[in-house]
Amino acid sequence: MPEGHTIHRAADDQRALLAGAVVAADSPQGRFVEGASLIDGRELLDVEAWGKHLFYAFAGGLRLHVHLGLFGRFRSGAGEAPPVRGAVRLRLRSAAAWLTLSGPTACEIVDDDGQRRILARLGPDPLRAASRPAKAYSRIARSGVAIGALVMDQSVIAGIGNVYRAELLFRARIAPLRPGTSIGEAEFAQFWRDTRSVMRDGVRDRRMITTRPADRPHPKGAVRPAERHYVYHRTGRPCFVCGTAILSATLAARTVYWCPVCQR
DNA sequence: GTGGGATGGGCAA
DNA sequence: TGCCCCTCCCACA
Repeated sequence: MPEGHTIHRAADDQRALLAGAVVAADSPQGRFVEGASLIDGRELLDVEAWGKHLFYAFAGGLRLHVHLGLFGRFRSGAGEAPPVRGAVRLRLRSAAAWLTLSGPTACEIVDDDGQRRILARLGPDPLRAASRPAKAYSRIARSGVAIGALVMDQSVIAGIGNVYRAELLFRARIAPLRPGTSIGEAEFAQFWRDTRSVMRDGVRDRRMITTRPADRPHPKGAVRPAERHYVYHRTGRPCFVCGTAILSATLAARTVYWCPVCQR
């Protein structure tokens, strides 16, 4: 589920697994043979996440940029790498661990300038401690575009995808079609705080649970799959808070979900 | 077994 | 706005 939390989690996991090790790199699928040969046999120094983008720093100043897109997927583990499963674009193997990447939108070697160009297109990332929400708010406050489109625009806020968009706007009680200009500064500050908190939970738990226990029909015990989200994929079902049927529509080329009573 | 949809985003038009 | 990339998984037959 590659929204920002998945990517940050992957960076943390992969750093723990492979940083500091010399890695063998290859491309079993054959579509990244040249790139893999450039990093093959080098030490992996660090793995870092910015929004939905990953950067791998290798000894010698080489950098690998990965974006999973909708289909991309990592598999990893300790010990010897298992037989290749499916179309593996890139495989990294150290003496102690392995990592495979399949189906990414981007898997490329970039230089410092290339990395800068990518980062320049990204808004603040709620999962990075040094991010500056004021940059996001200044874009929102002077835009007539719907807030439901703005929060998913990676150049406004980096890391929010379609599930978090729907859920975070519900939690903030903000209707997705409101224009950016209608969002007050305090309202945005609260949205940003909640976003950080919810996404950090996502990194910690390795999944998105966006409902508050008190709002769930079954507040005790394990969270039932159908009660993980307030509105996402719940068109026509009753809102957990007010019972009104959840609505959906297309916004910024993706389906957005909301409660017409709770969200104003 | 098959088809459609999915958490994304770049690009042409 | 719509197409394409290109992978996995589920619902449905």
